[in-house]
Amino acid sequence: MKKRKKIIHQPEKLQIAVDIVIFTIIDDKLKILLIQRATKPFKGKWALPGGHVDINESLEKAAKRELQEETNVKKVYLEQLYTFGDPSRDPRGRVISVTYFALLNKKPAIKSASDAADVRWFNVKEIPSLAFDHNKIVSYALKRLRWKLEYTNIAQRFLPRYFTLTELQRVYEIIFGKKIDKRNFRKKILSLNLIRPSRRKRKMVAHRPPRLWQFVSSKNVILTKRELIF
Amino acid sequence: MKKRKKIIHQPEKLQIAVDIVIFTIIDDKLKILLIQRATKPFKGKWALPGGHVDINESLEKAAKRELQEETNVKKVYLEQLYTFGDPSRDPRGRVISVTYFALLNKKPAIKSASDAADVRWFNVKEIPSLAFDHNKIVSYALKRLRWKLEYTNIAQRFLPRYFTLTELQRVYEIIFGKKIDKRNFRKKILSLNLIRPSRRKRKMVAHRPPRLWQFVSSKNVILTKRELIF
DNA sequence: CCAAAAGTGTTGGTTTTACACCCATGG
DNA sequence: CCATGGGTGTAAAACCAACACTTTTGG
Repeated sequence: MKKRKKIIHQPEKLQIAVDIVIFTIIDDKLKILLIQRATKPFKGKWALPGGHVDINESLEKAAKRELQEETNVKKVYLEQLYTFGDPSRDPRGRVISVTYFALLNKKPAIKSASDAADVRWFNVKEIPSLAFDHNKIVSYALKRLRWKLEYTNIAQRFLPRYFTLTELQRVYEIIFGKKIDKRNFRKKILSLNLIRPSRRKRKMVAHRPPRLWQFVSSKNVILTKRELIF
Repeated sequence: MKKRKKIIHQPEKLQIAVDIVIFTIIDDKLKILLIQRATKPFKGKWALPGGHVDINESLEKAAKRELQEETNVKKVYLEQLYTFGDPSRDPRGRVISVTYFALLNKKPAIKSASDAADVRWFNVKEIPSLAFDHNKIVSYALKRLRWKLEYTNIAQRFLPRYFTLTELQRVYEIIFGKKIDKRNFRKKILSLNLIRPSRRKRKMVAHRPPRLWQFVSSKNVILTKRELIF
């Protein structure tokens, strides 16, 4: 398994990588996927999944490909985050990293990537010290995620097609990290016309069966000031 | 499976450029700086100022350097916008462009850059068809600028240190493209405690001399929901 | 019938919007 | 004394935050 990687010093060559912050909600906690590096530099350290961009590949395609090397998902929300280009961010040479964040609506099967010693979901509140400048990237991604949750309909990317209002509320509570009043939440979310009720109810629960809802649009919607959620 | 190492012969190498959308307000209009290309491809077309990133130069430094090749300003607000990396965006080969936007608080002297046939300020409402994907970049920059004006204290970057409330209001009006009620604007902006009055007044005007104000912090401040300006 | 989560309204405080007149100066 | 932009308050409407009980199901 040990792969000898030649650490060629290429002071003249500039490289582009993509790194991805993959979020999902597992057991009512917001998690991100990290891989443990099998090779130097930072061997043994946890890092974001990522890799090089092929010469004829768009950045987004590269991000999608890297994502699929770790997980089996195909339908996924991907958004470009920021480009980190400090000349000293990678000890091997000049590597500019275009970062993305991805949102998954369920825990995917994890493949074992070839160059990883291990792969795991980490609670965002328990991120260890990461390789490269990846802690910075994660914190940037988290900020962006919270921000988008407030002013867009991005919450849908964490949910299946049909969901209950309580499940939707929980997405907000988990990501914002605070409790929200149920009545106020419902009043607010319904006034936005982002979601519509389906005729279905969730059956086989030991309590009053909740109605199932769905998002009206699968496109990204930007809310204006007075529509923002908390 | 993923062991595909890209040993494929690379017909071209990947390059990184920065492109900058330079905004300023001139004659009560929002303008951006464009250069007319002197060389192929797109010879004769207008384009954003920009250029290649040196191997040991951070992206922001590269953007600053390019900015100074066109203008004489040094103190300038610069912010990374987005990275455009479509493989076909540049006919010469694979060029990934990291874009920035810059805000100037006054019309700078324009140097004549070596590779430009001409350099001009364009009203954002009258942008011609540009080289490469630069129209897309400009429209993205405009969106971001309007957005930031609403939820940060970025307006200060268009103003000198001391300014009148009417001048500040005009920044908002010009960029949002709509009139704002003077009393409501003042009430709002004062309630935010972003600015403080100086003892000075602007003299030598043929009407009641206005008080001069300054921003409390030259750092970027992010406003929360209830503080947003309109 | 018990446990569990679903579902539902009202009120008081705050924020927003719309709107018109007097003030201080230079010429 | 005129022209010009500077400066100021109020009331009605919309919005937000806080708060508790009844309903429906499975077991």
